Amino acid sequence: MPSPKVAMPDHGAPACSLCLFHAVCGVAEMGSMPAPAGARLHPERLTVRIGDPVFRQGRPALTVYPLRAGSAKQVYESPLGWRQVTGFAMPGDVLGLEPHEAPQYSTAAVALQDSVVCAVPVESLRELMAAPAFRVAALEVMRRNAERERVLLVAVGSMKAPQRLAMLLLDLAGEQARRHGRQDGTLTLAMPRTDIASLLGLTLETVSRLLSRFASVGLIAVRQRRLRIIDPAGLASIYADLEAGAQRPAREGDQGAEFASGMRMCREAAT
Amino acid sequence: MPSPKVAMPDHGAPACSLCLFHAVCGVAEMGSMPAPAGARLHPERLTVRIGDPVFRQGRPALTVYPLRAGSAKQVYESPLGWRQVTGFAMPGDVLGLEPHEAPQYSTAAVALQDSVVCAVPVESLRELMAAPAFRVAALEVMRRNAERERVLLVAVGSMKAPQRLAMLLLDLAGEQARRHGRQDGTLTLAMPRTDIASLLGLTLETVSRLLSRFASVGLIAVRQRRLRIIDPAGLASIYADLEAGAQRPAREGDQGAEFASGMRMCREAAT
DNA sequence: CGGCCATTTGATAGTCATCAACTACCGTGG
DNA sequence: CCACGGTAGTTGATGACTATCAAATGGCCG
Repeated sequence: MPSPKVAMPDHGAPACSLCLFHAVCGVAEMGSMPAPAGARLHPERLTVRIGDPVFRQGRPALTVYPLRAGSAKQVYESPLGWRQVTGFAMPGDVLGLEPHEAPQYSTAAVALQDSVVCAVPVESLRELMAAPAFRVAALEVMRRNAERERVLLVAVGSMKAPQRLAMLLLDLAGEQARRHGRQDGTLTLAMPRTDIASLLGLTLETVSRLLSRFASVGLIAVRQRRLRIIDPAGLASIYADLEAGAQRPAREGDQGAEFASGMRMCREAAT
Repeated sequence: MPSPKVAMPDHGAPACSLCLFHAVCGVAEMGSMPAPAGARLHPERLTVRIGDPVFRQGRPALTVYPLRAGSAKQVYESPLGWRQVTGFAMPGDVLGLEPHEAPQYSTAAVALQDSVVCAVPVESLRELMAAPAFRVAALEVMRRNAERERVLLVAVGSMKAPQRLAMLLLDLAGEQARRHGRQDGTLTLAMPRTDIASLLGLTLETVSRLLSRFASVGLIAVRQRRLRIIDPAGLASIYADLEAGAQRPAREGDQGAEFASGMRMCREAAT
């Protein structure tokens, strides 16, 4: 143990209860109740320090890593050397879960703070996949991941900066709520502005400015990494605002005109 | 047959030889040689007319459709109604091949011209997947698709317009070459400018202007849908140009500085 | 031949990247 | 405990890039 001081993640969270492997894990929520009957999994736990990779892109994908505590980002590096954050992971998410039995990790996963992951060998995973119930759940997770990535593509490809950011905030808040039950809109941005910017295809300055702007119109309150959503509906209207946001590319489900204020509101506050 | 006049795709191409199912298909390349021993597939062939969907997003994914002739685009519509083209398919590609055994098509596939597809039921597919050789090939295709989408995300998220377009052109030319063997850089853009724009997260005007610009510097020759790449290296340098292109987001494999001319060249020609 | 759509081209403005200080925060070491 | 240095974040000024608006042109089908 060479590390003198490891700031542990503040989320003293019930990560395991949302874990894909929860039902079959013998380690989960130790103390709360005895290992459920039929538990077959006793994954090793690993501590990853801030900035360290859980795994690197291109390395043999031999293990999947449910995130137990902390948070991580997924980073993709294109053949030409472009890097981009493709997603953030929170406790309960599974890192390294590659679709199509990919032999290599398609992205890297980097800890955004000191974090704890479990290490599940792919062989174990494969065995588990034999069980229909688990299989369905696992596939559902992968499908959601794919969907997420596609939504991101559309966002980056055809929405304006404020919309993209609003989208992210709402998403993060949703995830946080799903995990902690807190409905007060409080959330901690574990990632630096740079990473948010990368994910959204913006610059950190733009992200910073937008956060300030959102705050100045009373949509949110921010102080560094601490953020509280004050007006979720307002954010949603910015996110959804069809008229104002488009970068033109086709879109036609012209429902959703019920909103429409947020964007303007926010744009005008830019004095 | 209600259709009076169906312009058949000009590509009188050897589509089948590149098809994923080629080895196990009894219909492939009929005439050239007798169906190979062990062929188990006799897929129905369907004709799809320009603008018609091969399948729609969200519908039960019961069939995969190898594209036999013609071309198609994949269109994703986000929950909020944003549409974006996520890829183009050429003969030999397989439409509707969903990863993770998705129960529904995650995108729509729309014919860009009158096209012919084969219809392979997923059950057949599942059976075939039992054979290791086929399985590997199929997974490889899916993996390539995923990779493609990720590259697109990075492109849209952090490259400038000229780079994105150069990328697309090189990609299309590569595909065309792989199929037809033509190395002369000639290619037919089956898709309208709008679709290119959507894919790349741009507007059709920008695409049009860029094509003109590329042409004016002698990189390509365009006339409507007919395009010829004159200077592949030049395009590649625009695509790869790290210094000029970045939208800043982190990137550090600073190799590739060998190029660097193309971007400037093209920028200056913009008088 | 006329109408319609795709594409090109031009003019203009908006958004957002870029450059440049400046400030706040955090861990370190005195 | 407090000064220090470095990183993360904010804010401002400026301009590049590209969306947007507006015609004009060209091609294709009926």
